[in-house]
Amino acid sequence: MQYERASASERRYLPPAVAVSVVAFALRPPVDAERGGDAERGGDADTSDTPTIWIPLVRRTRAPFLGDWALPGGPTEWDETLADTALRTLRAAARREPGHLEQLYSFGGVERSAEAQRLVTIAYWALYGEHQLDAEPETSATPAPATAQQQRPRRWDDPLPPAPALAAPQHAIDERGLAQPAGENVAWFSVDRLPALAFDHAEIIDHALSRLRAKTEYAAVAYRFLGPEFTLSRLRAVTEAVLGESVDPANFRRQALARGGLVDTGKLESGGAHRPAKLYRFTEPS
Amino acid sequence: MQYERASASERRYLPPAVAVSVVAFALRPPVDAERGGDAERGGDADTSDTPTIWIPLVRRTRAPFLGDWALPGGPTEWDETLADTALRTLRAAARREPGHLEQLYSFGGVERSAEAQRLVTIAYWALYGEHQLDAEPETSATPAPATAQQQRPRRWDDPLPPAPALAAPQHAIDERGLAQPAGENVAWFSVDRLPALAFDHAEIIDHALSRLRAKTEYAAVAYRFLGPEFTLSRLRAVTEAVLGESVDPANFRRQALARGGLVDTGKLESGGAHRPAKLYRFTEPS
DNA sequence: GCAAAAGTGTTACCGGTACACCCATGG
DNA sequence: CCATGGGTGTACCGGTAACACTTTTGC
Repeated sequence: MQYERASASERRYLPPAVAVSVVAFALRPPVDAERGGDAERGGDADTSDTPTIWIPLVRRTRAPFLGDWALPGGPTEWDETLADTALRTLRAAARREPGHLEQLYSFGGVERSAEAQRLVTIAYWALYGEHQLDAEPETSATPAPATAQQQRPRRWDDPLPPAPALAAPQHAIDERGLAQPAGENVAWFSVDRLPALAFDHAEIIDHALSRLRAKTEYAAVAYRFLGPEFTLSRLRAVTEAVLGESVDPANFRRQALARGGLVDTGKLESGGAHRPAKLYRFTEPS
Repeated sequence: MQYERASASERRYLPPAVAVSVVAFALRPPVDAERGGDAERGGDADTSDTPTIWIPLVRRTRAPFLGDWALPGGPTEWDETLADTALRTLRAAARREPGHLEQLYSFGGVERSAEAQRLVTIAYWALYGEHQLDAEPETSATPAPATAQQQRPRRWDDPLPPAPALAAPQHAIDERGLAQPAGENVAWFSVDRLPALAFDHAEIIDHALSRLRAKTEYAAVAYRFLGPEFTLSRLRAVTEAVLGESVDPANFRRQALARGGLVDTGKLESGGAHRPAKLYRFTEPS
């Protein structure tokens, strides 16, 4: 706060600033021509329509790294836990409540920031479920705009409303934590087509991605990308998108059910030109 | 530093202090009557002489938690990385260089400390190998004291020199980072017979223990408790001590060798009333 | 020779993978 | 009745656990 005036020689008398950065994953169907347009389609797993992983980034409006994109985040307030800070700054940037939040790692290198004050960053990663993305952005008290392209309840594989640039004044918080008008300064990016990133945020995103992949292999995490009820195919599609490889449907079914936590709701999802699929819920086994 | 004078009302104008705490594991043979003496012998795995896990703690000499024991640690200096701080404070407390250091988790709850200033702690965990424990304590420039009980080269299952209380002035650094005479204020404790702990350090130790156990199951970590050369039995004994369960020698041998990284030195370790065992080294596969 | 630990071999089992096969629905 | 995805059955394969067995030392 008042440390902006600090010269490099004063640096040793200042305690390090504590900030939080959040890598918030969400899933979108593969809409090419979203930003950066076309280019090679990943090259990842299969040619099918697996969704891709997206994260929100905030454009920096001041030096250093002016114009580059950075993770949502900011310094902790005196009465916040670290998780509180992560949630607050993520809400401010994406204007949505994440479905899961978990600490990732702390970065405390001496020369992380080009600024005078030393910066220690605790990184978090978060997940957005489809229901959180569907929900109207918070903050904007204006009721449902009901624009043409968003009439019926959004289905999982509908395109996501493009990182809403709304009329109502929103705010984002940049790395130094100074609130400022954002609006156009927040955008979602596919993790395999990221822009120039500020600080060591590329490294943090890599770290978060490998953690996400590791956890989907041994823990039940993928379901958090989905709404409260889902079919096993949807869950498998999410898993394939995260792991970047295709998974045998039959074996996935058995393993997912054997791992526990999945509850048959009794309901079915019809609509496709095929046998209707059972809908499942997830209950924490703890 | 100058934040000692901060009243609770000033708190919101202060940035949080950033400190590091270190859980440093070492192995000792099961010497009962070391501190707290006797009591029930664990009840863990088997009745054999598996070693036990010990950690160094520092007695607090000021409020809060005066008289309780705390993890080695202290605030980061302006020109230190977080790992630097962990190493420095651990050296100051245990006066030995650890063989492994890894970040554990960051604790940033609002009310962690009872003091005025908010405290964010980044926890690390470290491992001491037997060769690091054998080495003469650093800092003390006095050459080998060569007291009666320490003449021949120490073997792995010899009792460890009891948390040396030396003549030379040592220093430990308490949670607030103020250097002060320590000597008797550092002691090693068995993790299943810990004293009253300051702050949330009991929780941090639990966290570190489960991480240690998890890592020994899927990664090659146990060998770091040993010296540069070791037999597979010793490695197995370490693994059993960490996991708290006995392991089949035959299968352990095959799996350890299959995992890679172990190199046959060609040497043998004779001395027991049985067939001599091959000595192995470890090479990082990276 | 005997005890004790090093080291090898053998077998049963279990979880994961691959893939063939039926089921139910829309068109 | 055909295409499509939902859902089930099953054979195979590799890693692990269990344990019998041989080897080499000290006493």
